Amino acid sequence: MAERRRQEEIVRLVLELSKTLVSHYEARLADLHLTSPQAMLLHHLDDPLPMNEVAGKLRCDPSNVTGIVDRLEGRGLIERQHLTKDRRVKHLALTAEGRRLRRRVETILSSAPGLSTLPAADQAALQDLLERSLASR
Amino acid sequence: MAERRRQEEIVRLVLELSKTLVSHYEARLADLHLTSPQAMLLHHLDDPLPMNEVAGKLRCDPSNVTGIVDRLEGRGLIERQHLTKDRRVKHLALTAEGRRLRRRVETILSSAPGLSTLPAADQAALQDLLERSLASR
DNA sequence: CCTCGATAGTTGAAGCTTCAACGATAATAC
DNA sequence: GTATTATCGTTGAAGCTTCAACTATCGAGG
Repeated sequence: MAERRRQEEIVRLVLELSKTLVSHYEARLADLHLTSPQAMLLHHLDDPLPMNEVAGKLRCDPSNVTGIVDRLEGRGLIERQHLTKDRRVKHLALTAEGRRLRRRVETILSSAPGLSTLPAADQAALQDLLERSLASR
Repeated sequence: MAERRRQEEIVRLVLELSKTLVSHYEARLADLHLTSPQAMLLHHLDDPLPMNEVAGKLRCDPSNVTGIVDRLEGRGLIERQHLTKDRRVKHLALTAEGRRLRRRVETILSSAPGLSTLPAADQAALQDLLERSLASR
C-alpha cells in the first residue's frame, strides 16, 4: 500500500529536519561554548527546578542530567541547592553568570531557522499537523 | 511578533516527534539486538557501498561509521571489502546472516508509528510542508 | 520505633556523535 | 618522476544518551 510508503517518507523527513535544526542551533551555540543539551537545560531554568523535573522537561533519563549539570556547574553557570525539607531532591538554580548567559541562549533559541520562508498559513497548518501526529502517539 | 513564537513551537514539536519516533523504533529493534544507527546502516546496505557513501546516507561524520561498522562486523553481519582499484576505499557488504537480519529490519522500519491515524489527505499535506521546510534549509 | 517499599540522584558500562589529527593512498603539478 | 595536495578511513578526546545497579532519604504500616 502506498500509504505505508508515504508514512516512511514522513518519518524520514522528520528525522532529517530534526537533525538539520539541531545542527543549526549547535553552530550558533558554539560561540557561547555551549552544547545544545546544555543550552536546553539553561532554557528551562527560568526558576529553580528539581533535577527530577529538569529531566522531565528535557525528556531524558535522570542519570543524563547529572553529567550535563556537572559541566555547567563546573563553569559556574548553575548551582545545586537544597531548597526543600526533602534532602534527596536537589534544585538547580542559575548563578549571576548563568543568568547572563541564558539571555544570550534565549536569543539563539528563538532564531527560528529556515522556517521563516514558509507562509504564515502554512506554518499554522504544519503546527497543527505536528500536534496531531504527536497526540496520536 | 507572534510568528516567531509559532516557529519556536514548530521546532519544539519536530524535535519531540523525532525523539518519539526513534524511541518507537528502538523498542522494536531491541528484539534484534540492534540499535537504531546500526539498523539504519543495514537499511542502506541493499548493495555494497563505500563507507564514504554510507556516512553520506546516514548524514553523519565518516569517523562515526567506523565504530558502528566495527560492531556489526564483529557480529558477522557485514564485511569490509576492497572492491575497487583504489586501496583507500572500503566497501561494506552484508553477509548471509546480515541479509537475513536486514529483512527483519525492513519490516520494523516500515511499521510507521502513530501517523497511521492521520487521514490520508493530512499525511500528504504534512509531507509537503516538511519537504518545503527542509528545502528552505 | 523500625522495617519495608518508593523516590532522588549518582555511577559505570556500552554505544552514538562530532571534531581534530593522523597514516595510507591517490591525483595533480611541476 | 618527484613534490604537493587531496581523499579515505581510523583513532582519541569530549560530550550525550540509556540502562541497570547503587546510596541515601523519605513515607507508611506494623
